[in-house]
Formats: sequence, C-alpha cells, structure tokens
Amino acid sequence: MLFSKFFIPTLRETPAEAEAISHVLMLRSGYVRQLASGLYIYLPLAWRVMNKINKIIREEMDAVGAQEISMPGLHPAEIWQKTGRWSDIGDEMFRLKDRGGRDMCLGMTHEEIITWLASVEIRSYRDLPRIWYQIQTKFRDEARPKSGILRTREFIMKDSYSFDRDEDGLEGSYQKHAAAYHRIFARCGLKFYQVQSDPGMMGGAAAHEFMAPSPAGEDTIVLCSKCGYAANTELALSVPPPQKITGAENPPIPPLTKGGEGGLEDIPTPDKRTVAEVSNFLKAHPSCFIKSLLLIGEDGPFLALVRGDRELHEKKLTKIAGEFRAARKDEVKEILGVEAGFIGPHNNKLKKIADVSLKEGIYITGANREGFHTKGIKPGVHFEAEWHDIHIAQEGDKCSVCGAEIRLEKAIEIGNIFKLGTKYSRPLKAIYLDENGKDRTVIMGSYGIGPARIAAAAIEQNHDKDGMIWPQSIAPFDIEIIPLDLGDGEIMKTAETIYKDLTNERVEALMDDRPERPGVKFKDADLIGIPYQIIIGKKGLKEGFVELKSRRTKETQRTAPSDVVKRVKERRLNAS
RNA sequence: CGGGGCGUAGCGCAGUCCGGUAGCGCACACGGUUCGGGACCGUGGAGUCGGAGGUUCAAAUCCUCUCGCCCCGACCA
Repeated sequence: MLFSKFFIPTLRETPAEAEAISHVLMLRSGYVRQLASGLYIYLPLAWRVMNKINKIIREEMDAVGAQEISMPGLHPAEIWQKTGRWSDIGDEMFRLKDRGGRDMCLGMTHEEIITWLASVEIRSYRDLPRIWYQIQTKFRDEARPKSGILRTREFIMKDSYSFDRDEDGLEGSYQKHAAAYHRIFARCGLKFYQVQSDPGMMGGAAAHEFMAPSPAGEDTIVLCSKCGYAANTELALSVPPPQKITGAENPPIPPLTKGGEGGLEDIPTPDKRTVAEVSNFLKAHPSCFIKSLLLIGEDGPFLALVRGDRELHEKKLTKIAGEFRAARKDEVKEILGVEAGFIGPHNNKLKKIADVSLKEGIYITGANREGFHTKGIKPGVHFEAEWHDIHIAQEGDKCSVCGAEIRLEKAIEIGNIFKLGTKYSRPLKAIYLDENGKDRTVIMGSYGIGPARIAAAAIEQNHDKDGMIWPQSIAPFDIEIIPLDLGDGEIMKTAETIYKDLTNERVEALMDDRPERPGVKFKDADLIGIPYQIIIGKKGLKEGFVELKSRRTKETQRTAPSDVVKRVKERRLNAS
C-alpha cells in the first residue's frame, strides 16, 4: 500500500478533547475521528486493526465449534417485554417506533433475539449443545461516553451464546469460551487477567471478566499473586490488616473497672464528626473507629458498620440487605436522637450489619450523645450484629483465600463470560425434549468481547512518547518502508523492489512514497506504530545496506537490500 | 442525573474581567532555497466568534435562554 494513496490524516498537535492515551494517539495518528459524543468513525488504519482482531476472534471461536451468524440490530419491543428487560432497562436503551407505531429498540445485546431463534429451532436434545456467535454493532445510550473508543454509544461486539442440556453442559461451554478467550487475548498481544465478576442484571450464577491492566481502565481488580485469587472490586473479598493501636496517644482501650472487665468511657469530642476529624482530635488511628451509617432499607432503618479506615461497599450491602438509601439528617435525629456525626452501634436496638473487619479489636464510636464519642466498644459484647464482608477492598488488605497481601490494578474490561442458566430460555420458551420425551428448558451462557477495546487496550499497553507500538498480530501493516529521498533513483528502485518482494511474500507493507522531508516520515511512522520500519537512505545504500528498525526497541539492523525480505520473515515468525 | 471546564479559521490557542474595524502559531495554496528526526524566506486564501433573544450609537466581550463537547461522580444488561 502506498502512503500517498492511503488515508492517514495525522495531526501535529494533540486534540483538546482527548484525555486517554489511546484516544489521543488514535486521533493524532489518523486512526479515528469523532462524529458526536460516543460515536466514532474508524479510518482505514483503525479498520485494518479491527479486521485483524476480528479475524483472530473468528479463528478461535470457530476452533471451539462456534458458528457465526448475523442478527438484526433493530428489534421489536415485544421480545424484550417477554423477558422483562423492556421495562428493567432504562434510558440506556435506544427506543423508537416504526411507521406502524410499533415499539422497537436498537439492540444493546442479543440474548433475547438468539433465544427466540433457539426457541423456534431447537427441538431435541440431539440439537444440543450449540454455540452461535456474531460480530455485530450494539447500541447503548451511555450516560457518559468516555475515553475515545473505550466507552461509546455504538460499538462492535463479538457476542456468543451457548445452549446446553444441563449445568454440566453449560460448564463445558463456559470453559471452552474461557480457553478461547485466553488464546484470543494472548494472540492480540495483550496482558490480561481473568477475574470473578458480578453477574449483575444479566442474571445467572457465575461470571468472569477478562481485564487488560491499564491506568485508563474504568474497573479496579483485586489480585493475589500467591494463590491467584482475582476479582473485580465490585465483589472482591479481602481481609483488612489488624487495627493500629501502637503509637496512638489515645488508644481505644477502656479504663479498668473494679471487676477487671473493661468498661465504656464517654469522651467529649466537640464538633468532631467525621472519622478524620475525631481521629485527628483524639490522636488515634482511623482503624480504631467504627463508622456507623444509618440507612433506610425496605424494612426500615438499619445501621451499617465499617471500620474507620475502610469504605462501605454499597453493592455488597445491597446483595445482603436489599435496596437502601442513606438517611437524611432529620431522619437521623428522629431515629437516634442525635446528629449523624455522633451515632454508634451501642445503646440502640436497630438492626446492624457489620463488616467482618470489626470482629476483632476495641473501638471508639459515636456515643449517641451530642458532642461525645465512646471508648472501649467491643463488638459482640457491646452490640450484636450480622457479620458480612461489606467493605471495599483496598491496597494493604490481605487475600481472603490465602492471607497473602493483595494488590489492586486498574483495568479495561475486554471480555466477559456469563452463565445465564434459564433466565432467557424460560420466558422465551426455549425448550427441548430429552431422551425420555420430557420437556426441558435450555441452559444458556452468554459471552462478549469488545474488539475496539482490544485495540484501545493494546495501545494503552504498548506506546511510548512518540506514538503507538502495535503488537505484530494486530498491526495495520507488518512493515513500513521509508525511502528518504524520492528524487534519488537508486533509493526508489531499492524501495520498490523490496516493496514488491514483500508483497509477493504476503507481507503487508506500507510504503511512505510522499514527497516529505525525512523528519516528517520518521515522526509519522513512529506515531502510527507499525512494528517494523525499513529505512532506505543515500548513505546506507552507498555502503550497500538498508536499515531494518524495530519500532519498539528502536534497534536498527543494517541489512543488504537483497536480504531484507528474509530478515523480515524471520522476525515475523519469532513474533507469532 | 449531580459537580466542574470549554465552544473564536482545518488543528492548537490569545482576545472576554474593563464593549469600539477579529489576532497568533501550525496546517493549506503559489514561488524560491532546502532534504537522515515534524526546514526556511516571501506571497496568499480561509472565521455566521456554537445558536437564539435582549441591553447598547456599537457586543466575541454585558444579560437571559439554549445546543454541543470534555473531565469528576452516579449509572453501566
């Protein structure tokens, strides 16, 4: 391909609206243009990358026996009404009416549609198992599109769906997908983790996400390098380290009473309400405090208790206690008779859900008395509670499985796998007859990959100050040929010969035949990030060599023009 | 949906507080000199100042409304 004929509108300056590195680089190096918030045009370079990614996905999906189909992007409302999602899903679904006034929507995902197909076509246990997939556009009216192509309102997704006779079958399909996904992401040159995730509104029992670590990621994952525990913080368990009493000038230890048993002591803490304020005032570490949060649940008010140095995990608590909201100021006063800054778990009969980190230790909490905190609180002694892990895992916590220290990383979700069970097959009546002629509901799984996110993650993980550095497997071209002087007959003859030879060898080469100065060509080549460059200049040619340069390492190998094709092929083999 | 920021030439920005003929750099076109890491000189074209309404002799600038884009949070099937 000739650079002069190929549309690569590189930018010298960084566009103002871009923040994420992948976004900045994709704009600057002429890969994408933004049409509107969350809507992007993929220019030729980006589209080549997408096609390479999709090709890898197809190969690996086909290899586990999946079959590609294509479903409509426009759906009738009726089918979404049958599964209840027409009303469960809010503004995120694009809705419209056809000319006959029928409700329609743009597909955000295709569980309903594929299950409809299964319900019509799958009759017998002999028709199972099945895996069907497509690579197709989805529409979601995102509350906040962001980070370039990482979160958009229209995007391409590989989505596959498995249909099995029973749970064992589903487990098999699930593992097939997990294995295929590992191969896909590895082949795309990504660093990634498979982590436990929240099945959420998809319903069903188990779910995992595939996460590419990157500061641009929207998710945080918890990782244990000792036992391999890996989970999204939306559900990750962890064990906070013991409370820090040492060094405290005012430890939460209660004064001794006659019986030798620790009693409670109220200490004045005027106008000190937050953990930070009281901790500062009393010179005691935040882990010596109990944070008491008054919440209003479906069955009335209750207290959520977490240690002062940890945050309440609302999602975890919702799973335990159902929907809730924070109590308003006047409600706190009415229910506990005291301002929010001074409430504590003792002296009241409210239902309490406490974080497991509070099981050990002695604490300071609000005294349920204006301007006072109470010292010497022993959970289990001075108050009773239901115990659960309801804190957000954070750096410094220990692994809940093996006790080793965990670490947290930001990550981009590039794929997910869900065990759906019968959430869709039951309402849509995807039923088969088993060997005994008995009706059974098909067991389903759903599995997604975001090709654009693979591309963005690849850039986030592979770039330097000069631009992108594509993994060989998904690079838009294998190599860029850079003849430095178009006016020099020998340079051009050498460049054209190499270009032709590479093309004959099915190496995809981009030749920068523009009448630009060398500096411009070098800068653009580094920006667009093709993994290898062949630089052909007057000086080298005089001594009989061209330069084969690695974009990543910037290492340059002097090579005879006649050898360069061979060398390139060697490198490609090593890379894959 | 809550909080913040920004809309001026294709791109990056100044000018807005304090109203008075719309500017700079890059890019673009032409001529010349250059040619191994975003060259230099000269000439030139290009702007409904996001939009609507208002105040004023006069509005990019002040007021009201509105649209769009970005960032943080909420949400994320």
